[in-house]
Amino acid sequence: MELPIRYEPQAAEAEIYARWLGAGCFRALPDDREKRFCVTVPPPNVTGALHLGHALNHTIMDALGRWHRMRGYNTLILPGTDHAGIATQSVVERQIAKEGLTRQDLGREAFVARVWEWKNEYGDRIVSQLQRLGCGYDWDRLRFTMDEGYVDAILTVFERLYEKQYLYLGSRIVNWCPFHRTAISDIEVEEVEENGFLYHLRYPFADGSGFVTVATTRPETLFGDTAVAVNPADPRYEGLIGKRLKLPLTDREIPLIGDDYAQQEFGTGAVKVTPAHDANDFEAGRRNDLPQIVVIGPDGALNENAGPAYAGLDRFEARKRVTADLEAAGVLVKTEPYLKRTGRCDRCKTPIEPLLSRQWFCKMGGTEMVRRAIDAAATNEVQFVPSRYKEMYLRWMENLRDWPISRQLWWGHRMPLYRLADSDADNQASYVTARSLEEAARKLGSPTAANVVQVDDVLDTWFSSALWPFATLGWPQSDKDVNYYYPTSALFTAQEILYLWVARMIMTSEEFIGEKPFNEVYIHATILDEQGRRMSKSLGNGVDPLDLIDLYGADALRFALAREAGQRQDIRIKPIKDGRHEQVEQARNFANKIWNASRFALLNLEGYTPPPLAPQPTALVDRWILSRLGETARRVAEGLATYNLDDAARALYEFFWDDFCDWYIEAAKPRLSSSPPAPGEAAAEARHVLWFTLERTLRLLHPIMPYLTETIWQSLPGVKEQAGVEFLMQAAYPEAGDFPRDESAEEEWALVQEVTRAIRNLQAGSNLKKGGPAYFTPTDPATRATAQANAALIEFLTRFAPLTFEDAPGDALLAPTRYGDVRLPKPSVTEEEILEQRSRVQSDLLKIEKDLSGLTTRLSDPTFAARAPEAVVSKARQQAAELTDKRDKLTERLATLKVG
RNA sequence: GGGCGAAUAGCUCAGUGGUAGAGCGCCUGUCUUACAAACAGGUGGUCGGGGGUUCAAGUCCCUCUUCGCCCA
Repeated sequence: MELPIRYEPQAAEAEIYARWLGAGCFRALPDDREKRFCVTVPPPNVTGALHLGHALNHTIMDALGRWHRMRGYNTLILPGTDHAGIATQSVVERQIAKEGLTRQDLGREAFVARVWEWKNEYGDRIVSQLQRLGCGYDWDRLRFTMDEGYVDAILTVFERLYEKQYLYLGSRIVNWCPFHRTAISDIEVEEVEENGFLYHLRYPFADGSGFVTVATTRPETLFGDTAVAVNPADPRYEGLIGKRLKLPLTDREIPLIGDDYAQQEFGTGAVKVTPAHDANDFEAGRRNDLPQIVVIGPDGALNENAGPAYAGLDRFEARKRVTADLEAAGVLVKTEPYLKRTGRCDRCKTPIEPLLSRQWFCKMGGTEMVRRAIDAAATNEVQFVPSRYKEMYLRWMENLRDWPISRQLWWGHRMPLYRLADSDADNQASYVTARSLEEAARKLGSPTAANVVQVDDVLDTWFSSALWPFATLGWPQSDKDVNYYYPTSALFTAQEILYLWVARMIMTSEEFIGEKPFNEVYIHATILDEQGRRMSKSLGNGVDPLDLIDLYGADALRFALAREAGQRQDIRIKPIKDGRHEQVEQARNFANKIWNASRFALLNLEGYTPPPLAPQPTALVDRWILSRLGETARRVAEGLATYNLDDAARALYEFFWDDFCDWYIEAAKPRLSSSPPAPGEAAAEARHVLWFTLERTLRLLHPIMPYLTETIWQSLPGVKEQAGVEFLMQAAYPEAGDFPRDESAEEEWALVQEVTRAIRNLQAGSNLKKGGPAYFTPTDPATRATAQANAALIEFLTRFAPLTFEDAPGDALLAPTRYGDVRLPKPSVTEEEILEQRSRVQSDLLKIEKDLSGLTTRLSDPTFAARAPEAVVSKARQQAAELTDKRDKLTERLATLKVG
């Protein structure tokens, strides 16, 4: 069999994936199994490309999916994509802009057709990227939030919420993004602190009796001012409330009002009130019955209410112009630097314009669905992992504001609301829900549909995502899959969408299915860059997971991520430097180690037919490795069951590299060797244990490193016959109980390891040539028996022979161990070498003295013996005795190391 | 401002109250017939600072500092 000396993932991955897919390994349908594992995969945007956050998310999901599948669970991992209203619309708008077109040029219908074209061509890019990562999802069920069935779910939900009067029309200040020209919700706004200015402006009294100075960060909004507010308790303005002020640059007059909202400590204590462009001012305006004047339009430019001199100017341009004009008019008293908070659109970073507009809202606070969504978490019916997120969730849920669900976009689910063209658009009574113009006409009592119009707005994308767990399972057309798979097992997601998405899924599921959507929510870590910053396009600090896959293979990336994926809040990933990536390279080295150990096994198992039963070995090292295998299976199961993939990955790494490669394979070599040929029985047992351990370890590793393990497994003899399946991914997952712990094997093997290490240490520290005799004086007969039984093995592992169980003659290097003294004879040669040995022994002694003095102090403290548990005390005593013994022997040895 | 997380070897990180570990890096050897992407050995740490609880604290409590994330 010819296998390359290095693992070449590129060659194997695509082929293996195609075979899994072709064999239908990822399909899942309801059956009679009680054990089920179902995950609805967080839908990436159709505009999206795989980033490291996805890679982590999907590594975890796929690993747990594969694990459950191998354990016999009916496992459905249900993928899909999200239409992503703003993002997708923006992409296509940019595309047509290159043709010199705007969406208005095309018109709604033609524009939406263009978006569909784009989606059909590019929208599944991320799907193939997930497949490269190895994700074993049921792609036949791939869902898109604008699929026919999914749309039905949305319409159904909308109608029912409307009937319940949860949806209402409101004229409110919303977060308006002038770039996208749509309203967005609070949680889609990013608050940042920025350097700005505080402008102090003089508003003169209409009667010429002086002025009031207001401080503002946004002078360009003054055209929308309808009052100036001061605190009624502010002595500076006593008796002035109620007077009229002249609004600069205009011929309007506004009142000076008293309202607690004005803070005395802030600036001059007087604040201009612009109800149509500030949420707080809006509330103040309501309290005081102030008019609302919109002066900035949807495009972010000043409108006709700002007067002919300013209308049409962009708001930031207008700020400069207004400031200059105010200065010229002597209104501007001073300008001071000011750190201000600005809301920016999450997606395009454009400063949000708080804008008074008519929007549709979904009622939150006080509703039954919110109460049930709170209860679900409070009672741990839905479990958050790590549990700290439960508190975050509850705090947010208990302070919910109503959710603005309308968006002024074209791409998305157009709201199923209709009214008569000549009705009052501001009056909710004018509207009905319907699925067609005709149905709407009927409901509106109109004989014809010709005078019926549909609301232009589309629904917030999160409105559709909120239905994900049940809409993807076929609700409302069919209950079959919902009945079988619901509630789903777990949701895997990122912290940033805990509110945006997770909370809303729990609400809608409680409302429409009457049940929680999932048993557990696992919030995985956020991927940060080397310096602990979020990865973002604008910073350019992102690392492309596909580059990492190209460099090192999907398994390496998966392992690298899994080994970091515990209960942490963030994971730092370094950049690729000079075509290398430190963290993934380590994982690749591990993959390569697995590859080469397997090569060794395959070379020794050519033509081998494994016996059908698990091995019952007699050789110490065989018994030991199976005991370790059991311990590893236990650690892996524990890690996977508790979302501690890092523990599982670590357990596998340590077992495979340290136990299996460094000790087991090495120790098995003599029995596998053909020259001199090992006795038939010993060789057979070695082969069996080698085959068995490797085969079971591949199963254990498979969820995290699916490609590599499947590739190797496919060439390992006898595996399909024994497992009764075509693919490793279908084989049964090993349980810890399959390989019970063998205490005596672990103890005895520890002796072999320690003696071996002692000999190696002496050799390495002394430049002694290998091959000479070694001496070991065991402390007791049992130790002697074990050591003698394994003498040949120790000789092989150390390349020192013979190993004799007596004192070394003459001058010898000494390594005291807890099992007895190890000696290597070394004729003292040069003065230099003796000095070297002396300094080595001295430094050993130094460390021993330090440890010993610590132990002695503890042991001499009477309260220690009195209060510490007996096991701890006796362990300390034993350690002290061992160290004393070691110290004495080394001191003695030191005395013999004399120069001259 | 509120909440949360992190601070351990040069770097990335483990570490159930019993006296600190891994990988990489660095140093010394080794082509030991699976693997130099490796093997054998070694160097390297007042566990962010200060208090406290305890026979015993990297680990539990308080406090401060720095960094970050989420929310307002």
